[in-house]
Amino acid sequence: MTSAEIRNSFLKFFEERGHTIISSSPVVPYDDPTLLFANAGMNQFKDVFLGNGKRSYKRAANTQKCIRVSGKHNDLEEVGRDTYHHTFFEMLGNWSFGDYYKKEAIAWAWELLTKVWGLPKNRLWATVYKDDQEAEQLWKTVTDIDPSHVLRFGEKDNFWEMGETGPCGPCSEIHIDRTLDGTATAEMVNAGIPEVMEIWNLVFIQYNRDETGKLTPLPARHVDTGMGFERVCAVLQNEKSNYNTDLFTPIIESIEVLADKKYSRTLPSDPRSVWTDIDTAIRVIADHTRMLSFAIADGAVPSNEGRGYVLKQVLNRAARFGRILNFHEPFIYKIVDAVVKTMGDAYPELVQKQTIIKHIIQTEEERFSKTEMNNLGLDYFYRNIVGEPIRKVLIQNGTIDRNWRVDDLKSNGNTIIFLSPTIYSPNEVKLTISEELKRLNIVSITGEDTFKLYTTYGLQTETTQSLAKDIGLSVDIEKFNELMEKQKESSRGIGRPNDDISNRELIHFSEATRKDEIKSFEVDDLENKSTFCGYDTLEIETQVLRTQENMVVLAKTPFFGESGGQIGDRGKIFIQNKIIEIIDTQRKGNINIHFLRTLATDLKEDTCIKAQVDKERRLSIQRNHSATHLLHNALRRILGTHVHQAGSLVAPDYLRFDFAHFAKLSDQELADIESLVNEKIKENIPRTPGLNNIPFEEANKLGALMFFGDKYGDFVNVIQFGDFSIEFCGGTHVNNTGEIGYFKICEESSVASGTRRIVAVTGTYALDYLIKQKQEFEAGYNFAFNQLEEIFKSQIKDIKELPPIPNQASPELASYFTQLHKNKIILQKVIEQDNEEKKKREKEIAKSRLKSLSGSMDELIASAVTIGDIKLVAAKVSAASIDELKNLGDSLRSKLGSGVGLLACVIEDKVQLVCVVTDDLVAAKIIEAGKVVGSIAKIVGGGGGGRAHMATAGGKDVSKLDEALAQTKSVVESFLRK
RNA sequence: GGGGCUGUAGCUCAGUUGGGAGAGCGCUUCGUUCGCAACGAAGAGGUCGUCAGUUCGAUCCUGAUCAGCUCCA
Repeated sequence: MTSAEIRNSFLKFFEERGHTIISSSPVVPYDDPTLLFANAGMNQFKDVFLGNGKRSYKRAANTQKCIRVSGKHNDLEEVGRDTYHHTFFEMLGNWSFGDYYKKEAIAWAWELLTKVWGLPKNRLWATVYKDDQEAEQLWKTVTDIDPSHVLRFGEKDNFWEMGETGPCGPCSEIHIDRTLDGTATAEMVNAGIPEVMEIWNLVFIQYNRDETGKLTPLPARHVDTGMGFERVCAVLQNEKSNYNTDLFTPIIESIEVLADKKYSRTLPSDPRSVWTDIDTAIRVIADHTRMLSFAIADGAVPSNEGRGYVLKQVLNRAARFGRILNFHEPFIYKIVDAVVKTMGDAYPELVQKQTIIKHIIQTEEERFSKTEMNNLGLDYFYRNIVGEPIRKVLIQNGTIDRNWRVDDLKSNGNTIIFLSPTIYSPNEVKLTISEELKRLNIVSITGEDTFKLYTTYGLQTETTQSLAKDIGLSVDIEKFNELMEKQKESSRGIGRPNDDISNRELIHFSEATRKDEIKSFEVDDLENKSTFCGYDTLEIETQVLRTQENMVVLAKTPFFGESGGQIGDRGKIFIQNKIIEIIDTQRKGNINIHFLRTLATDLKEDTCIKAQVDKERRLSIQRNHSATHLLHNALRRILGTHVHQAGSLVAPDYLRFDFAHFAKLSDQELADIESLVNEKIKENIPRTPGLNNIPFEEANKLGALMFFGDKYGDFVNVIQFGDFSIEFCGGTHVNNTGEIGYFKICEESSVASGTRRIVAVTGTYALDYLIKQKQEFEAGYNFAFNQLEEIFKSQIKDIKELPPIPNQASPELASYFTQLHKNKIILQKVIEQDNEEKKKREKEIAKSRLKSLSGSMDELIASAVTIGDIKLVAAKVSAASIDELKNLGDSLRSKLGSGVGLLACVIEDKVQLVCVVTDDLVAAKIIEAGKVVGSIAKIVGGGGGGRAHMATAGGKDVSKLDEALAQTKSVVESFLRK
């Protein structure tokens, strides 16, 4: 049987028994932040088991894409070293939601395995939970399994729990004996022996565990089963290794061709041969390419955080193993074709995303090569850990000076070479590392250093160990593990990502507190009593249902409660002759809670009131919300369908859209996106009516975009604009794209790596933005114009006048923005040229000034006083900058012959001083410039210092400058005496 | 979400009690030299990632921010 036949026969078997065949949920779960990747078939039914959700069917079966890279049973480092661990795998499963139970589950499992698939009965073993007599009995009665093959196990093996609390229950596993002659014994089951392995786990969910650990029976009992597809394929195709099934062979063949190496089908049990390394590498690459292809197809992108980071780790690992096969250029992306060919029929998203998958992988491989070449870790190892102690000794005994550095040691093994900076005169010192370290009494690499190498520079611990071994050092791995534990500890359990609070509009400020406040507002019993009517109407007469502090719930409300990124409505409540302001609306479940500016003292239960939404504000929000949908689709068309929403905020004054994308958007891309959105606005596309509250399946048929996987209920709202945009969305929208007026992107930035953010405005806010930009341009223009040289002024004369801005937002604004943008660039270029010109001139002036001032140095030297044999010059000069003063000091120093010079000037109402001492006096350690200048600076209320031959200082008190200069002689004398 | 590291000339990087912004390669000009990574001299090239603060003075200290690398969750 081929793998495709096995997959289909499983689904067909359960379909014939009343199961609905559902598709695999995305391997990247958008709606569950606690879950990195889908790791079991039941993930998408979690809400059903928890009692929060319902499905229209009671029996289901599917094959689920799963990714596991960490956890107690799975370690990334294991994958590829054995025959059955995978980062990506498929899980076959069948479910009962409060329908059939143990009897059917066991009977059908047995029937499928033995009758349909024809597995030998004597090689199958069943395990049950020790207290689950029901299951044990069923095995012995409804199947013809050898009764001695039914075994009891404890909690560890046969009791399944979702988490610390929640639904749980006993499970029953089916194991297969794959020993040569079928002689496995009971002791070999669940003993970690590869020949006797679990192939199917049937979980019977019947309890709920509360915080105290107590089990209470659930009202509805469920069945949840899972069967590792790759394993079953290996069993049915009679292969010892999952990698020898037709799921992997085409991929492995592709690697063989690219690498020009043969896969020898070694097994870990084989004696270690020369092929083992190559085979391991091939398995790793085959497995990882599958994982990357599926993860990227579902929208994940390699990055430094979360899911993206896992992708990066997996890709890096595959690339590292690629080096064993002599791949030194990106190669993984070439294997994607084989993965798509093998799996594309069952998972069409692979075919759809093939190009982008390859592109993303290739980009990331290139990045990997780049960092690998830089290899910070290796550098740090040789330069700092090994080289530095040796270098210090060499400097101390004068063998080399400070400028010498450790040569690139990456291929030099046990030799360390110190080089002077010049390549052309290769002065080098060559030493044997192990000997030098012995001399220095260094015997091991500390745990701290190993930790630093790993956590900061990403150098694998095995690499550190092997490098250390080469030069005769050990590694303190215990200390390292201890430090790693500490890091894990401190990273755990600290805060989940919280919503970031915008401060663009005052109202957002206390949003976080309001989200907190509604927690205390009891609304569970109001379900169905309070309804939202704000899609069609913005004003209504109704009654108060309940109040608490400044919160109110109404029987009917036109106010939209914040959800799906769209912020809550504001407006007014009219009660007799009073008007009460509503400053925000939040949602709790399906109930909209209104926040009043004041306490709700005037509002009693059942009071009749009139509720009125701030219409202008709501319309602005709607424009932005519809524009967000257009933007989303424009992004997908221009950048690719890997783009998906990663966060969204729809406010009246702007919209913010975060989405998954792997690179900074170019100016061209931004321009294309903007103009595509505006094109759609111009087309005046009406919103398709009648798509509120339609059955989920119907919406799905329309091909609506889903953001959050399967969070939706049975009835949903769909927002459709022609054939351009169809999305599930509960928000409020314009009736026609033309209402948006104009769409303008203001910012593009990154939120996390792999996630980009666009901030944009629409309608009158776009107009305001244009006006603001124009004003900024004019201000910049005027400011620059005054400073410009005449020749440049004439160059920008004709860009000052802009056409008058229209008073309504329409797609015609595009030309204004374009013109403004062009003019900005011209202005900037001219300013740059002008600056260049001025800089040149200033340099010339400075040069000539310095020349003339240097000339006057001769006069100063002539007027020098002497203290013993030492000449002293102390004078006020007119320097334009501190730099110039320093230069003057330099020239004085060189002309002075032998002596001390102190120059002072006043710059920006502050005293600046420079003191120079000629080399002979420095060498003889007679006097230090730093000390002199420090003492003088104190007189003028400042401080200073520097080197022995030149030092600078400053002071605030200009009036004391003359006094300070007069005292220079005595200051110098006082230092000489010491 | 929590850590660590990096950002200095076109490139690779150095730069500690806070006080002259540097090296090698590359580039320009002149000279020497026929071959190997030629040599010698002169020169151009820097908002020291950005912004604030401390200071008489910040590449250096403090805080924020942007970009990149890396580990953990």
